Amino acid sequence: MKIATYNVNGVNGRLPVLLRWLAESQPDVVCLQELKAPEEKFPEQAILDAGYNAIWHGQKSWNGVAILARNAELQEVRRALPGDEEDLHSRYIEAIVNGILVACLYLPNGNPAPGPKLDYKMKWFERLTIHAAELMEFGVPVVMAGDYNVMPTEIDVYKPERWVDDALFRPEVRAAFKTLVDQGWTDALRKLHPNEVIYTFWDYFRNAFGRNAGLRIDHFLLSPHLDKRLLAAGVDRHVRGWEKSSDHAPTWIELADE
DNA sequence: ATGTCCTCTCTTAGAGGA
Repeated sequence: MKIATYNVNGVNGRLPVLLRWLAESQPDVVCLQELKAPEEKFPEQAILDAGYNAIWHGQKSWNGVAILARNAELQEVRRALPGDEEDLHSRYIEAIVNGILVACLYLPNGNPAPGPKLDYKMKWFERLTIHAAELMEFGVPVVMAGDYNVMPTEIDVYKPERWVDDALFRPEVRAAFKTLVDQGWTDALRKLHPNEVIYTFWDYFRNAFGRNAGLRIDHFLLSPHLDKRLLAAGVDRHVRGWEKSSDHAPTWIELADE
């Protein structure tokens, strides 16, 4: 089973690219982030026509997450991260697909930092960490996939020294990611490619893709059940080079059948 | 500060976010 995560940066503006990639890559499950569309503007029919069932949590202008499944039912579990009723950002959705609990998340960016946006990011991280511990205790296979807006280590940034004050790379943000992973999660791409430079995002500015000035911020965290089933992982880097591409590239894992 | 791209509006230019 192939599971992918893709920050599309506008699901409607990106629809031709998304459909082209779905047809080419044929993932079984897809987590999308940054729909940038309200609930009623999600392109459900086009996704259905491409062969995918979908659930989504939209929001006008910003955020928005969705889970797609090919030839499978999606059983929605929740569409918000627990812990703050006042948080109205659409950044989290969770479903059971093919016996796996799939959590699709879009962690806050946090810039400019320091400031209220970084505070919100850190609080969101704490809520995610609390919820992740509960998911781990359920004993079902879990994958938490999405745009974490964190480069976990120096190898995940083209120029680490330039990013130390940025909300995606500040020490406390990296520490929060490590605290989460240390619950027993597997960073799937890093496990299979321990020393390789892997990026999932290249800024639109200054020809970042052409210069390979990238960041690794889209991640798969696997529960121990799924760690044992992990066969392959990678980034569909070429998609970033397509006309009208997102600033992120689709990232994927392949799991063995049980 | 800037670069680019997306979405929305007090809309065809500018603001906010990333």
